[in-house]
Amino acid sequence: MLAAAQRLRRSTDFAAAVRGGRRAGRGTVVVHLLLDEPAQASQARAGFVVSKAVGNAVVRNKVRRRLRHLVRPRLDELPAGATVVVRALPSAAEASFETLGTDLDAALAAARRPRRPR
RNA sequence: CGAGUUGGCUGGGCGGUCGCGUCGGCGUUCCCGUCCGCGGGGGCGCCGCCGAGGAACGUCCGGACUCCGCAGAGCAGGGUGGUUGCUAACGGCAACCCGGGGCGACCCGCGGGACAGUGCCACAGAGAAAAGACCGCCGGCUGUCUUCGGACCGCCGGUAAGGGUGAAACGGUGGGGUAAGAGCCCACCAGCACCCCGGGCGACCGGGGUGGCUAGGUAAACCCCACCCGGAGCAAGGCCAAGCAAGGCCCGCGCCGCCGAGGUGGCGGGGGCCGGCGCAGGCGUUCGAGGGCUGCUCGCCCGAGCCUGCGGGUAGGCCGCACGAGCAUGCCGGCAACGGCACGCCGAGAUGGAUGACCGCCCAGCGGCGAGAGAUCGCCGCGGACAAAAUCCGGCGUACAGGCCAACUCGUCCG
Repeated sequence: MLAAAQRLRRSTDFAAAVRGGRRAGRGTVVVHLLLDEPAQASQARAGFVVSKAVGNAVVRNKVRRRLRHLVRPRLDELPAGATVVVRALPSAAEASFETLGTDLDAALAAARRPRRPR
């Protein structure tokens, strides 16, 4: 789980990450990663978006809690000041814990890899 | 033992490794204040307590609470509908009444009024409300045929006993009566209206009498009667900070959900309204602009500022916010719902939203294989229903894998 300081608490933070960050999708999740957050942010923070399309309240809670446990160790590997928004897709409701983990790793790696000029 | 009815309880357990939130304690650090004793606030670490449901759900009904409004009257609108109770209140609950179903335990009922008025009653049928002659029955007349008894065609009239249609055809049975028939008359029965007696707080029940012989259904059709109802909602509302930026509320339409109807909610888009600021224009201060009585009218009150257009805001923090129509036990009153008294307990409080994630074992359950006459045993695999607080209570409605308990009914067997 994540402590309060490691979570996104404002809708403006979500908007900044989703609009300004780099996006990468893998099967069950979509990751928005914003690296160049200006100063004063001590450590990396994460937020989650689980819409009603995923399922009812019980299913949404389960998906969000699984994603939090998966994101926690990976947050330390990100640079300070980074902002991550993980959005769950409807298929996340049926996915296993392992599938969610591999999809999250793949999406995070794709988002961190700078886009090469062709 | 089998079949069933009703009510209640429960809603997996244990362990390991990582974690989260509120509160309390200790330590540490930073900021502010200081009468230098310390006080207040924030961060981090450790320890401890507690941490989703019977439906937390849908948000349908009723309240508490908050703000707005509150001289009064009337109208409109909405809701409820057997009776008596219970309750803060209810459209809820209990008991009873009436009607219907079941051998029975018991279950079901949106259960005021159809002689206040209006409307509607599809299809079928001749005719659907104080109706109706299609066939039939009966009488008369003309004509044809005749075995002289009568038969048939047509027209006029009588007739609601019979046939046929329908969910429903204007009481039923028997007798008298008649050309044939008919409550036309009579007896009994059913039903209706009124009166009397008895029982019940009451809905109503039991008995008797009189009357006219008969009255259809539908009120979640309009309507009538009785009773109830100000409006908006915790994003209520209060305080603080920031401050012109993506605000809030209401009403239709479309889609979706619950759904018989009615009603209600969510999302998207459209329209309208509200409050603070700036600019421009206009109106007005006893010759009264404008506003309030949250839909309208009368009437009343306030009143020096107000109206229109354009530009155009704020969802950060704290409080509200958890001791309450509270829960458990016992006793008493009551058929019961429920009430009273005594004693004990404190049981979530998030805000991009905590209450968990992963793994192992066990207990229910299901399936397969093997052993056994069978009860059963062993192994393997699958695998925990429906669904999560958001101001708080009381209900209703809906979803739900299973498991357990009690009372009662019917049937069979034994004593």
